[in-house]
Amino acid sequence: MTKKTSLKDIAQTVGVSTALVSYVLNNQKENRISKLVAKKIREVAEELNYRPNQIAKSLKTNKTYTIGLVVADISNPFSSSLARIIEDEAEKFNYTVLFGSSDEKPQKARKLISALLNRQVDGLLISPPEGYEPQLAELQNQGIPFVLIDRYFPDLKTNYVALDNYAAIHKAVQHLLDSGYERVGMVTFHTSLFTINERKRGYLAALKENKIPFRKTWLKELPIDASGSAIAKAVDDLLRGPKPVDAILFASNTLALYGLQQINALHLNVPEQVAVVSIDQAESYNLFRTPITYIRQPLLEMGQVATKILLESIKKNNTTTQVNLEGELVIQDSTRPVEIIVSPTVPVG
Amino acid sequence: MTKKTSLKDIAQTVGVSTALVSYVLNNQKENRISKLVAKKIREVAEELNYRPNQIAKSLKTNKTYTIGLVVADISNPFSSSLARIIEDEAEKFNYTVLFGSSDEKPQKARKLISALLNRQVDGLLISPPEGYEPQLAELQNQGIPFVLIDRYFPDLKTNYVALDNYAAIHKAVQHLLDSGYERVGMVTFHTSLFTINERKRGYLAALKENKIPFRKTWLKELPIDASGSAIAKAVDDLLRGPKPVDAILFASNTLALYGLQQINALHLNVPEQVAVVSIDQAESYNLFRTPITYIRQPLLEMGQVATKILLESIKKNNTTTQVNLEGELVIQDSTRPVEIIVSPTVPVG
DNA sequence: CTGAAAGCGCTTACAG
DNA sequence: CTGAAAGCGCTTACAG
Repeated sequence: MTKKTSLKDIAQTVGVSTALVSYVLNNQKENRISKLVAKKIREVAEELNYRPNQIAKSLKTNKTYTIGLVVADISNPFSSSLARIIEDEAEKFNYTVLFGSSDEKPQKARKLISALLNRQVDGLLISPPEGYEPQLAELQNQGIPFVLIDRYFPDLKTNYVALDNYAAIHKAVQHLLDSGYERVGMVTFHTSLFTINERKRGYLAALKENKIPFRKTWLKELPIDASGSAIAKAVDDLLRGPKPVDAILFASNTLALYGLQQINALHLNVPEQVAVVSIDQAESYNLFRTPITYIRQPLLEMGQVATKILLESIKKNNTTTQVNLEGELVIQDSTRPVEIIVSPTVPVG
Repeated sequence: MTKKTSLKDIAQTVGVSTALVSYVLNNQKENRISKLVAKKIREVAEELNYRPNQIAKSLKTNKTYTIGLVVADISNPFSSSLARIIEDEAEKFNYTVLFGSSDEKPQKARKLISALLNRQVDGLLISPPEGYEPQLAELQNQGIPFVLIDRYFPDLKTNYVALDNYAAIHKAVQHLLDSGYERVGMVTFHTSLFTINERKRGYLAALKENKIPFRKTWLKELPIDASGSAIAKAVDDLLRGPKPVDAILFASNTLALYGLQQINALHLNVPEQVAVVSIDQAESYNLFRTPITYIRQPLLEMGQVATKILLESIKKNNTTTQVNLEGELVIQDSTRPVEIIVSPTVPVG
């Protein structure tokens, strides 16, 4: 390995102090430095293929220009899409991002964040697991800048950017009812996460306002790490029996993915036999024979706004910014109104 | 912000030197340090909520325990799945990963890698864009440990882990021909990337060995950043005209995703009207009405092996390891043999 | 216009 | 068993 060249090396070959080299390469005090020396310094730096050691710089300046991103699972499209947006936004400000997956486990998130903080990240973007309030409060006490993303805790006064889940789901259910569906089921997670419970609340409220008596068999609440077969089973339960639901609302992309597979397996036509709405968009929905109505999460805005708030907060950490974004209901064929269905056996292909 | 506690703080409150504190907290020279002092030091460290400053440590030891991951696009499921595997593998050795997306652009990759190197990553995992040989050679000259992943350059003696693309595609085409399909088309990318061209070579070789005269209208080569509609158009071309293909091989998950959408749009039945094979698996394929035959990329092995080679190479950078992994052909309904199709109008749902 | 010097928070030979 | 000291590669008041 060719030895890395340092400021000192440049200083020595040019015959000046490291201070001067530092000033020149950081474009500081430009007016006070002789153009000739500056030119020479830049030339030598180029020649020796100088790379500033960001680690040394960080030690001195207490800034790493690195942010930590904690998601549930980077391999989930929701997380990776967000990661990409955050990467691009951070890059605009010369920030780089370290990431990690919590797998919805507070212990893992804790360990991860600890590793990120040891590396002196300037701040964190966190999609926290259930029950993570205490650690977040701790981060606040330590004055560490962070922004929650997608999820937040109403009792904690933190920065966050999330979907207005209540309104989004309410709108979706209202749309189903307006379209003539009467027995709307929901597949969601059983968790204490506010975000997820807001979805349930929106669902129940919409039913109530429309004077539809809710039946508890319509609501399937699964563990947050539910397997594909558990999800399939829940969908199966909703669709069998004497009084099956005529519409299903999926509370996440994973639920929809496995749910739709089960609907495929049952050879049911959408929306003739069951209407479908999902939260989150996924490219994969396009492969389903009927285009799926979904609540579009404003991922671009979510990632960009969260990154901006974080970078602001890193500069001067004194305000709290909370943003609830509106979800757009993208209406497609999977919720076609009941009335205009011409025949119950519309060709499928 | 409560001031961070340093080794010095601990040393002062305990009344010892920072050297001693460092030894104790790093479990060094254990036999030479009095148990009492060691205990006291640990207690105070705990009490003051000490976090080692990894930046300072790195400056001294020249190790950051961070690796850089450069993919084409972190939001692509192929990349994000790999990222997750690498994250998990790296974590076992207390490494954290910084990532970035190159968007298939050498300039962007270069800038990214430069940023990662300035942060003193211990090594790099790179899925390089087309034409990246010169920069890789440069990295080698500088003695920077790296491993190429998914893609490599045959003329460059570097570490790499990739699929044996030739063999995998050859196997897939042979399977199609064995199943009775005779006019096998391929949708791939037009690029100088060896990996991609190996796929084309496997396709052409399999046709030749089976004495099938290749027609150039069967092969669609798209720009690597082709839009969904360009992909749809290519599929359309293959399937229209007097002599359409009866099977299509998609050379990537993105191509398959848009290609299948177009097949949906054309209301064609798979495999009755056109058989389909794809490289890469994607959860989304499950939403297609016919389960898709695909070449399973050994992602787990790819990510794990690449990470291991990199960590080895970081320890002592003196050997070159090149690994070609075998792809498994997962045969599903989309390539059902022509002979056993009972009726041309099998029900679809 | 330029340099000597201190210091960021650690590690690690070296001396005792 | 323990400490004083040098040094990793930078930045930045301060002095001239």
